Amino acid sequence: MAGRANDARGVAERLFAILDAFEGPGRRSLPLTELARRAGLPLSTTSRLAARLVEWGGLERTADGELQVGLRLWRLGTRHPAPGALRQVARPYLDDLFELTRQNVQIAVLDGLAALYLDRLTARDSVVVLADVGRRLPLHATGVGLVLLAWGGEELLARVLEAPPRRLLPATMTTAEELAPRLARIRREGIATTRDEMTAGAASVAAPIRDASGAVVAAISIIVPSERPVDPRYELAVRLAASGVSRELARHA
Amino acid sequence: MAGRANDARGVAERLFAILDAFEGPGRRSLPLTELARRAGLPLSTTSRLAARLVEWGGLERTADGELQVGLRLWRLGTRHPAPGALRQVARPYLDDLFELTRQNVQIAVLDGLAALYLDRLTARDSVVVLADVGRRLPLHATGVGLVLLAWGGEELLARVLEAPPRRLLPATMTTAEELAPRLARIRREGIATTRDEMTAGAASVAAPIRDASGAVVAAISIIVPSERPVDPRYELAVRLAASGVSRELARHA
DNA sequence: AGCGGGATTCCACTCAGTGGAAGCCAGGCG
DNA sequence: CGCCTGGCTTCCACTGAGTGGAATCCCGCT
Repeated sequence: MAGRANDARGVAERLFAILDAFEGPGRRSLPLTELARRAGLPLSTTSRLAARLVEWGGLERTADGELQVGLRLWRLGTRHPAPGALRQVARPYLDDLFELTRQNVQIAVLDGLAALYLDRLTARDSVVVLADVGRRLPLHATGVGLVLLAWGGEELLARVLEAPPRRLLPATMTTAEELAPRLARIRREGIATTRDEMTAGAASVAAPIRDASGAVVAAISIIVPSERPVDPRYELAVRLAASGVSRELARHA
Repeated sequence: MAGRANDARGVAERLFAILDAFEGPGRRSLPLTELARRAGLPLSTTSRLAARLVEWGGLERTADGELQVGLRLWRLGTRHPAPGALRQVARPYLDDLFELTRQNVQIAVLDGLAALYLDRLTARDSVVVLADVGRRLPLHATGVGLVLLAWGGEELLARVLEAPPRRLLPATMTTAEELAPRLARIRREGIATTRDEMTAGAASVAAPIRDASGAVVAAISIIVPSERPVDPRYELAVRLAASGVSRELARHA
């Protein structure tokens, strides 16, 4: 190619920057100018590359001319083995947990240095939380994140610590001194609880999901208001749901 | 770029060809050589571009070194508004339909000239069908496809006919003379039924899902063995489920 | 009819990308 | 234990695909 590339080197990286712009919070569709701004690319370049993406199907034009993620990307996403399989197996257990407690329940996997939410049942009259399907939240401040971190190995913890972890709320743990014993306890007890660490007013109870080999591959959690003490039965319920999914996974394999 | 490009013109198109290779049937992970073959690209080019995709997260390396779709693409896919929203709204109705009939139930939307399956509940002891989440099947040979085609407008039918539609089984309809009156009847009756048109031994009953404005945005169907006559109550059940989802969509909007 | 903001297209310049070949690595076999 | 064989990565000199500022187009709104 040519040109006076200032930051994004090649066409590939520019395409990735354009796609990444749609991962940002809020807006699912963007006008070209906003897209170029978010991707950090000149308008003409963005226009040309976006047109190619639209032709391929990776992006779509909405009725009002804005751009959004295309069905082709959704289709490609379904080809990843983990989310589909885990969702399918876990769904009945999440349903039961939801019916029983009428609180937010969710399942997440490790994605780099974050917890990626694969599925979620939203309680209308419970706390409003940040977790959402397809979203990532930090490992050190969420129930599912702490579970994944606890069984993620030394190296993962080291990488998280050098990120470094942000103190999102006063109760958020950010140091090795705080986290190491807590993770050891989570491994020992097989359950993690949080309170006002990611979202003010929210507490959570989370347990690990294991595959046939016993490796932790996901985590399941329930999020409840933190103003009252957490119903002691929730811990058992989450444990049971996680065990059920694990057993099902072992059977399928 | 440079070089002696034989078919795929630019970097963008080559990246798309690489990603498209993962949409093929069967294998979810591919070794590089197979990937290059499917994408129709030289090995060295495929190696370089795949490495960039891996670095970005669009592709991942499996434990045995093969390549598969990455979580980043799954995450991007969740940013498309339709599948997530429709799935969430439709899920309870699909569940009910499944509990009641113990047959395969599914929801699909129009994707180009095909029906794209968004969600699906699989009956273990019913017929084995081709429909699967993230997969596309022809409009003219499936229940959901015929529904989407019936309300897809003149132009869609014209484009389907000039594809042209393949006669997959003896009972598959492929001509305008056959399809036009059938689609008119589907519009009149609000329901489509098929028998041995896509998969031998499978019959289906499908109904349209409408949004707040009354436009058909999806279709719901049940697939049953075709050896026996279809239980007459299924038609009503599918209609009711579709109406339920439509009403829910109207409320949300 | 004229304005303003956003999207597309133009065009001469140039470097990112090319692909055959060489190099590398691991595993199987005699 | 050394030698293939097959799959993947890296090298390198060449070149046309891609660049981006500016001009143009296309709306909707006065």
